[in-house]
Amino acid sequence: MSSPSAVRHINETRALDAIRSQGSLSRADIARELKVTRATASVLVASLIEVGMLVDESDAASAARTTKRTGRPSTNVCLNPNYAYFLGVEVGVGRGTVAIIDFAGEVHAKHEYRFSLDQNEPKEVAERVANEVRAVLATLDRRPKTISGRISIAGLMDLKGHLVRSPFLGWYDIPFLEMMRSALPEVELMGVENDADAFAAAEMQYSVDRENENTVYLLLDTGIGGCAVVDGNILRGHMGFAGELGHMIIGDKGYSTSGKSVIDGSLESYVGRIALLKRYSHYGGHTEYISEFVAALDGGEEAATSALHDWANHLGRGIASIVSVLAPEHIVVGGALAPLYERCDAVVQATLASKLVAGSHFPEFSISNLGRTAPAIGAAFLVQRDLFTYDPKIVFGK
Amino acid sequence: MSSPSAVRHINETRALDAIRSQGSLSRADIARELKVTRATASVLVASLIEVGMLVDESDAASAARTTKRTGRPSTNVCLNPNYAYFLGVEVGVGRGTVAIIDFAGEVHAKHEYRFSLDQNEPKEVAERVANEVRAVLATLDRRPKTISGRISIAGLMDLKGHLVRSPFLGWYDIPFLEMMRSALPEVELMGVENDADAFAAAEMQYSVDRENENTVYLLLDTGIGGCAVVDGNILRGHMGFAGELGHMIIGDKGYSTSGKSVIDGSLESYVGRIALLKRYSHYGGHTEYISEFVAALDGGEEAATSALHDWANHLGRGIASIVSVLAPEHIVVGGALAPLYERCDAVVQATLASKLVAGSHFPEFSISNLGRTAPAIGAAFLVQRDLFTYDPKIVFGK
DNA sequence: CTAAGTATGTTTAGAAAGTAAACAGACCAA
DNA sequence: TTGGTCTGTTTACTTTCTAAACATACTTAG
Repeated sequence: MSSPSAVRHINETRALDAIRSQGSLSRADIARELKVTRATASVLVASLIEVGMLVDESDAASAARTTKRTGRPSTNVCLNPNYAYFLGVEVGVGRGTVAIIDFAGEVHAKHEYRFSLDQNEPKEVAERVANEVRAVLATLDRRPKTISGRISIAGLMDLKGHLVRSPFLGWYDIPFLEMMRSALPEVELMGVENDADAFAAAEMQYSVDRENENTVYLLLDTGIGGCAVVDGNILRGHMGFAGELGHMIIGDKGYSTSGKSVIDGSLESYVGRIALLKRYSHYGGHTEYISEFVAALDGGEEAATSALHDWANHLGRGIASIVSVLAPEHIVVGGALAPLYERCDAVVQATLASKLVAGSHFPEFSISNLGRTAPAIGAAFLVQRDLFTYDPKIVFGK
Repeated sequence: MSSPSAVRHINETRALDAIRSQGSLSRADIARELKVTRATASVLVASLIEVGMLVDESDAASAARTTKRTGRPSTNVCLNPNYAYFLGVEVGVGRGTVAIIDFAGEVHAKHEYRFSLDQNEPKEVAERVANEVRAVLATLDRRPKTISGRISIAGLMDLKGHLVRSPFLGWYDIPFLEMMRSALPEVELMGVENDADAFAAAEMQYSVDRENENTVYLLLDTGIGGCAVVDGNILRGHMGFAGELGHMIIGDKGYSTSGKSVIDGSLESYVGRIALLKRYSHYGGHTEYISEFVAALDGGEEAATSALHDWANHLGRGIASIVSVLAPEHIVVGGALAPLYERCDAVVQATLASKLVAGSHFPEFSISNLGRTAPAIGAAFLVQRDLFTYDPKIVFGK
């Protein structure tokens, strides 16, 4: 396959993506957007309506948009929400989330559940997850013929979706995607994704106003996860192993070292959940819950304040390395420890400023306000996004 | 511009690139490579011969390749070396290099020269560089009508080629590309490039055997420069500021701190040229030249050995961060300090291994054996490469 | 030394996708 | 009511590719 049809495929994909990001467009809009003639845009739209991906917009909405403008009013088309549904699944430690979105990106279901850490065997977890998914699917009003999905786990995956390690689940070298496929054959599972990448996908979706070409997403929790979008692409690296921001070396010792999975001196050994709580003990406090720590903090407790100050300093150092290497325009902070960041952003940014060479671009920070289901929703969006993207390497062979 | 002609442009570019990387191909080879019919390949070749980019290969070479094969022998085509020449210019501290390659990538001239640091004003340097370039151009046997070039400097550029800072030259906020364009109007200067990126381009060119999709190029000198190729793209980041690997924070203090340009605790403050020599003094040695340090090392001097050991340890820590964030498959070490790395690679790699989470991919190391003109040659190749690459974003508008 | 085999390169007819320009439709405004 | 303006469709034509047959040139086997 090569030429005229390749162009057609590219233009259909571009048209779909334009409509996705703008919500609803007329044929003339599409022509302008893609820089083709209106004739071509009409043909593209006709064939996309034919396969069911697009629908003519309801008269009301169309009329509302079009009034009070000179010239013949346009009849817009928009994505057909019912063309397909997408499933996102997040597997966490002792808990999981499920989300379902439609073809147009509307969220139809969010669900969170917990499971005992006793039944932590991958196979058992896969069965449990499959059952939760089925329960969620059963609540849908309508169920389109095609449902495809994606799984997100806190851990390191290779590019084929094989789980190399997930220290906090205690899983190593698990073909989790295969397990899920057998446990849930009714859904076409497209792959596995790092939870930070999935989180980033959700954040990107809901920040269309922001320029996302160069953004680092930090997922602060037990582990320090990261997803770096550089020049518009998620940083994947050899075998997909890139983006382990928590493993950067920023000092000698760190506060926490749980052996093989957390390296002495790594960012995670200074600012991971366990490190924070250990540091808190060091100053005389004690808790196992971030919520309690935050309460102590807000109560003005000195031990908590000191621990937070150290945490902020080390986070600032880590972010300095991130900025030097990746030059993000924005940094988005999420995860269970994000509330800490809110309470010490000035310290983090002061440390960062002191560790950057003059003239570097200082990134803008924002805090995620998506809830715990963000990774599941993001995983679903990643499936959706595949239909709106073409890979030149595939389209033109080689 | 959109369709049939877009495909044509893409296919011509792909054909050129295939011929560039294989040296010489028949029309049938091109057809197989691009997955088009032989008819199409013939037409592509004909039009590329028409504009002068390709030529039928000399009968001798073609005959040699073709003998002893069943079927009609092919007549190969290859790049026409005389179609265009490309100029690469590197501006260093007190010295500079110039290189010229032809359309096929053959190096026609290499030249190195020095200039007094007294006349370090950007304008003066630009004039001097232009004169050196003219001298080199005069030595060429033939001079094609089109010569385009690129400049490489140790410093931070924005994407438009404006020099933001070059601490070691003492230049800040200089429109150096414009200056060079006025000083050297007879060459079409396409842009400015970081010296590490240019070095990387040269290394990529001469390592066709190696997989270069995920490689980090380390340029160890006064500054620690880096060029990271991730998933096949040079990491550029917001405004092109990414890849400042020497500015990563790996510890508290460092050995050298020359104020605003070298940050306390950065990789450069531990393993830059100045840091190394300071550390050498700390152990009782003294020199200002790397060559002397290496001599001391090879003579078994204890102070040098200790300094090198510290250097290796910190380099290993820095590389650990690089591996965690970027997951390179290969690391190529170059620059004036590369001879040190050769003498302590075991220590560097042991430190690296101790700072990586189990299961990470351990990169393969190699040492650059291109000489001092590598950045200039690389800059020239970057100009050449533009003619063999198409950008989907440009071809399909938007 | 001829005949069969095999791969290259070219020719021809036809399909697919786009453009340009004219036309028909629908609404606003004077 | 009439002209202006923008949308969407139709028509004629261009460009590029494919498929399949053909012409070409060299090897090999009888």
